[in-house]
Amino acid sequence: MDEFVSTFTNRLDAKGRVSIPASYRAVLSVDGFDGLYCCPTLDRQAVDAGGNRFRQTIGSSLANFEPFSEDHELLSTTLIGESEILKIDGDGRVVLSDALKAHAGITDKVTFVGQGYKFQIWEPDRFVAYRAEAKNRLRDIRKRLGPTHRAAGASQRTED
Amino acid sequence: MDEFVSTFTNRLDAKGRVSIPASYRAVLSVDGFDGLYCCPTLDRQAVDAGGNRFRQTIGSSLANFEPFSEDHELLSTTLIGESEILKIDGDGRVVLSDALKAHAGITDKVTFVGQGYKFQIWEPDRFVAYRAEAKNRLRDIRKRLGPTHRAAGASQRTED
DNA sequence: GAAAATCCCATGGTATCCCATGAAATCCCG
DNA sequence: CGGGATTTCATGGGATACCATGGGATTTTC
Repeated sequence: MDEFVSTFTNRLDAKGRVSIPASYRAVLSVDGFDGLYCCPTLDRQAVDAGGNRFRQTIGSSLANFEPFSEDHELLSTTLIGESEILKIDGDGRVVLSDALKAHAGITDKVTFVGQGYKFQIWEPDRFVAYRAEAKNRLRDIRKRLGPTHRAAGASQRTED
Repeated sequence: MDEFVSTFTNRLDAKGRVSIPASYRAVLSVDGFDGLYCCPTLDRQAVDAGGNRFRQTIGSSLANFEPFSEDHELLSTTLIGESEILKIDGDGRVVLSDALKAHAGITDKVTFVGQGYKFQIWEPDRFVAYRAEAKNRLRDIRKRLGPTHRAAGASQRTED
């Protein structure tokens, strides 16, 4: 197993802990990152998370900018400054920081959404709404493209 | 852990001491620099700080300029001349010099912002303002760069 | 010799570790 | 093929360690 697949919903306990889905833990362990790298998404109320592989994609997008350039500063303040490395306890749980919970509107339950090299963390209700919206939008795209373009719309994200 | 990640806000005590966030201390210790290298930022009311790696980055970005050129002189005067090396006490605290505090407008609280190879020190209120600005600018950058930076941390296909 | 800087210890709140439990999925052997 | 035994996994709770902060004591500096 080397990709985050499928979605799961787990509960936060009184101390704010959530179990990371077991299959995700397997992915993280082969990835070999100690902890969970979490980054609030820029324009959704969700959190992107993953291990080394995910972290590298962030790092490489920063690498295109000259250190001390204004763009670099802006990017690193948001991408790195807002990120957090959560510790994973012996039972595979993490506690989300207040900042992350606030950003995603999380209170007592979270939904994990597998996205290959990373996964997202959502407040469950917001996620079902988002998924519905995404489906509609996908239909629109389909219509626009029409039946001529066989494999177009979802140009599967090639990885590095 | 080898990068400064996430943000923390700590208080200055009566003697002007602040705790460096524990995770930053871990980074500094593997970096192997005894103390904290601090440099006022050029165009913001903040302070850049870090260890060896940070210092090297300053050096190499200076190397881009012709030695003895006016630009080089100006840069080295500020980048190096205004820098300070703060001592870290046994409990992981530093005291900011008056000059640094004045430059950043710091009185009784500071926010540490992780930026990978370095971190910044801000007056908390100023920082939240700057962060908001940074996010907006980042949205612009994303659009400008477009789909080239596929995996730039967050949601692909941003079209709100 | 006084002010300032440094060291050392105390403390309270929080996060982390470790073990327990129950439910569900898996396995295994008849 | 089936049904009981075992493992996996999410969740809960108590004990412990860590960390930010405060303050006294000792050393340094001019």
